[in-house]
Amino acid sequence: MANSTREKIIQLGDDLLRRQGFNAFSYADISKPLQIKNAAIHYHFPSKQDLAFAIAQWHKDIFDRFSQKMATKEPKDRLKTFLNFYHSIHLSEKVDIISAFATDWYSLGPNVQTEVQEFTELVIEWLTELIQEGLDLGQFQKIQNTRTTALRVLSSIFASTQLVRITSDQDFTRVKNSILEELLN
Amino acid sequence: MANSTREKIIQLGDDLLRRQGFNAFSYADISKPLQIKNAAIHYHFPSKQDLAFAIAQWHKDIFDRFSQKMATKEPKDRLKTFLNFYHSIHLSEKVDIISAFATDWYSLGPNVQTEVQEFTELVIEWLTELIQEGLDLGQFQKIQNTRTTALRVLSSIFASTQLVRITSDQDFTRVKNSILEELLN
DNA sequence: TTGTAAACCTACTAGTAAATAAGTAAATTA
DNA sequence: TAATTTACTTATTTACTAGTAGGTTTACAA
Repeated sequence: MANSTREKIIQLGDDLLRRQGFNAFSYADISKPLQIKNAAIHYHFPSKQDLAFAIAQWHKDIFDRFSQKMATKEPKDRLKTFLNFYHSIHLSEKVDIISAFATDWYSLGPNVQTEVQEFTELVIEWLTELIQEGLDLGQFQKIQNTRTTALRVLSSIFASTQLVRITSDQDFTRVKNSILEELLN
Repeated sequence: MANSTREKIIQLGDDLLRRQGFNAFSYADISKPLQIKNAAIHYHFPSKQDLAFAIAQWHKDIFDRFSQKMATKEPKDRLKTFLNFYHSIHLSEKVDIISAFATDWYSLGPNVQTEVQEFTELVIEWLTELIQEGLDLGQFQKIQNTRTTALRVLSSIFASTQLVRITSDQDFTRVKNSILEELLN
């Protein structure tokens, strides 16, 4: 099941979506590497929107498992793991799934948009809780408002995966460290 | 000259690029509203890459004029104007030109990429100087490193124009105010 | 062993993409 | 005024796009 064709299509679709954008890849870009035919993708995902929906859903599942696994760790380490996760995104020349969907927002059907909104809110809430806990435990410095800080952490880090495509690699590390320094005592 | 067909194509192209993405609009989306033929666009811009190049160049020109006009104003006001500029981008349901190009980065030819890199460096340097001046004048609070701060301001604000497509309008104002509060004394 | 459903493939369609060739009207220059 | 250039249009072309109809193989269940 883990390496089923369906799963492979989602993973490669996700890869292409985040590397090139939703409108920049075609079914041929998926079928060729997987050595299947165009119609095989349509069997699993009748329309491209269905594929986008499945990708969004997939990320929700992954994030659910991630946050469960992180639940026992302390805020400081959770934040570091989160930022390292984005570092690996940057290294693989992709962008984060939220910004990938955001730029192609008006190409997405309403049900895909809803799914992406739910995922994004999941991440923001997870970050907000993390920051609140860090404050309560005295691990983080006092900041303005937890959701605002969560938004700024998320914005800064996911924008960096985009920005460093244009500027340089070291700019990513700069921003990453800056986020940590700003929050940590 | 200001309202020449060439100029109109660039402006509408910029609009579509930042609203839908480079691969999401076609020459028909430009030719129909302007009531010209497909081939008329190809006359001015033989390939879509040439149009992308012209759009990037156009933004460099605009930013040059903008920074010249701002040169006499004090850092605090320059920052506010900059953030308000992004607010208007957000309100017009577009994203900033840097993030628009960044997401479609691998669809761009090398000469377009170079042009975008030059423009981005222009903005970062302008922001870096602004922050340094603000520090010298005692208008801004002490921060880590001027370029890093510039990167974080730029990242936060341009990511917000994307993020609020997914979440809510008020999240943009939150981030905008947070940037100001962080820097200002 | 037969029936059935899942997971494909073959072959195709209709539509759209960027791009081009050749022609034209109007303005500009020699 | 003749020649040339600018700014287009008309009419195609080539290549690809998502999507579909119908056939085939394989596995598993009755």
